[in-house]
Amino acid sequence: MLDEIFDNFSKNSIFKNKRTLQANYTPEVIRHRESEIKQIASILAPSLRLEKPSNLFLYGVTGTGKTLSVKYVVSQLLEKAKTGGFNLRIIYINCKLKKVADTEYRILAELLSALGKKVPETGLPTDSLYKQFIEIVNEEDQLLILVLDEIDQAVDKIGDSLLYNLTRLDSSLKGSQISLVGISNRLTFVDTLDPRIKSSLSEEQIVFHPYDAVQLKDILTQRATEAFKEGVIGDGVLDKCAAYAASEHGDARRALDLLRVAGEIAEREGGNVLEMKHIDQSEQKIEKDSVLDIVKSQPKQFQLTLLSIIENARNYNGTAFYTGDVFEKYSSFCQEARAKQITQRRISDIIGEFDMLGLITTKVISRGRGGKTREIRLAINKSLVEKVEGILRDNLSV
DNA sequence: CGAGATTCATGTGAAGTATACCTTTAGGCTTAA
DNA sequence: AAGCCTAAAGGTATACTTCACATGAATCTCGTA
Repeated sequence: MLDEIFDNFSKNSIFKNKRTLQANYTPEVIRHRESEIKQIASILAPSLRLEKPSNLFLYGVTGTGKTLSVKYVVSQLLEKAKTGGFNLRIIYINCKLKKVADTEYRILAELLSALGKKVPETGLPTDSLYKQFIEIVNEEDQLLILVLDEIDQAVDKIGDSLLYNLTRLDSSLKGSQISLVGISNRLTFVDTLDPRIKSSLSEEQIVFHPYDAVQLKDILTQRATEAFKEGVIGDGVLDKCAAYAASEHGDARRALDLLRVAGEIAEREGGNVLEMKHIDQSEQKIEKDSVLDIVKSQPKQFQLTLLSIIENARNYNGTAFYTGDVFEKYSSFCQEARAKQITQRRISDIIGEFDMLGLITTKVISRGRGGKTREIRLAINKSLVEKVEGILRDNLSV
């Protein structure tokens, strides 16, 4: 019985090579980023003579090819370094991943494990991680390029001590040198930094502008011809994808995701043509999945808080509500679920974190004599909210 | 009527606590010379 | 005497609590026109 399914599946696939649509895929030719790539390359090029390249900072909203461009240049560099016998090392870290790299300690731990050194996830003093890091780097003379993706998020959360320490690391290194490549979504990011860090970090800057619809279409076409078999893409599908993404400030990653998921949906339906309707379905599915992933990965107290927010959002039906309301609801949920109750102080912080995650929007307002508080609104659409609520209730048995 | 004081409900910062985990160290036991 | 194991001691990060002060506009108070 299953044989049939499997056979059908492999035979009728509309994909030729799905990998080319995945986020971490680096195509051989990167379109519409030639000048940026050249700039990055020329800035990092001194590393091939084992000279320290300037620290570099890249800006641009999500999906404008920052990460891709850097990775591309880096892989080329490594190749050159290998044939030339240089001792060049490049480490890429995404600072955004919750539970992996959202504190100074954890980012350092990540850094060390990239260098092949396992460190415990708690218990060690942070300086000792710096010490270990310096030790490893000093083992042999080398040039280290550190790519920190999404550092704006990290700095928002943990302050700039990490960057400060990293920029000052040079002095304790003997034969080796470190260059930093920071990647940020927010253009205003460096302005929030301590001036000392700012000057040393942003020796060079490159801004990535969003793709326009035509460029997006071009990119999609390029990838799609690699990814799909011939003739499976219906009329106007790529245009629609591009248009969608262009309206989302030119986010190419989103466009590619859209196309890939649409392909998967079409395939599962057993059809052999990718049609417009699949794009619509895909759009919903992507949003749903990403929100659900975030929600599921939250710790218990966060989930309880979120559930209280949802409950309040229903009661207030669109109008905003306040921290006090959420805490009250939260308290009753805690009793119901027999969970340990957390203080309002902490709930306030948690609400702030949900705001950062984009699940809700908040605004600190003063209600005059009614005091000062956060005005909270859910930022998820209705059908999704029900789904989320279901999961949460299930999970927490409330 | 209007300037200044008061007030409310919570934001926000700093310091403290509990827990889980890590390294170091000292003591005790075993082994081998 | 050397080697190995174990448990206690001393230390840290993290998530949370406690304490204390900061906010800022609506509202109140009271002197003045």
